Amino acid sequence: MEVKAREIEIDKASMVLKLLGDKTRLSMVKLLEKNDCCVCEFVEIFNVSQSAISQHLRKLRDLGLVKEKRKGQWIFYSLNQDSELYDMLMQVLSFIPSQDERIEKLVEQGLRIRCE
Amino acid sequence: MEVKAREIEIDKASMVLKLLGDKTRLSMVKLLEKNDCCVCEFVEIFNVSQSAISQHLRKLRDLGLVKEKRKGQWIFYSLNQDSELYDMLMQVLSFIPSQDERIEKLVEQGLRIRCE
DNA sequence: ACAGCATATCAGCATATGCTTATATGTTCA
DNA sequence: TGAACATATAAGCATATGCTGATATGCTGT
Repeated sequence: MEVKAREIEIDKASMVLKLLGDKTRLSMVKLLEKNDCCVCEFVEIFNVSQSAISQHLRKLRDLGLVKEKRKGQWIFYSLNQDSELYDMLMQVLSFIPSQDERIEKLVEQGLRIRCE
Repeated sequence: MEVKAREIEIDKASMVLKLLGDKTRLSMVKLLEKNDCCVCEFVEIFNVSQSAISQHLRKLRDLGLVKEKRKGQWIFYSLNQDSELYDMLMQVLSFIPSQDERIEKLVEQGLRIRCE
């Protein structure tokens, strides 16, 4: 039951795609493509509760797409480059427009992001 | 509000990914990558009702990922190469293992596919 | 026109999903 | 240690999703 290096079992692939099929999560990983982010940043950017963000991140983490690193009080999330899914993720993200304006908008509104 | 040629609005991208996030649909489009298929073939291959297959195909068609062509009694589906989503779809499919054994298995079992 | 097959649609149901609020856990700093 | 903040988890709810069975529509060949 060998699988070519690039290929991913269809069960796992469909799980990844389902996770990325949520607009909030897709934006989150697109943001993570360029910058590590902590939970509170996501909470500011997307207009949902901290709990909702935390649940999204858990799903992404459970599948190995992202990893966390605690820095004192904060937990920073980043893409998991060691994941067998990383190549596929990057390919998908290459089709997604940058979401950086979301951050910039916050800055403009003076709702500057902390966690530094 | 311009978008680079390759890029896809995030709303639309997340819709595509959500559709591909279903194992049955993902297998279906992977099969369509190599061969056009009619509904009854999918019904044989996946162990679900004709109604379920029809509903999957409608979702794929509504988003423009596949197109249909009637040939007499049958309706053959194929990937829609004119879709703005085609490149992304092909990239995703490149990570998915061939599903052709599903067809071969049918042939072996003597449950040969008709529609010719 | 009608029987038979292929496909689409409708209605209803069970489960999955995403969200909120409330609460628990973990960290910092006075 | 305790207050304040960051994050995770639990419980509950509303909506979305995928399936089935029943029925409608469309085509073919007699």
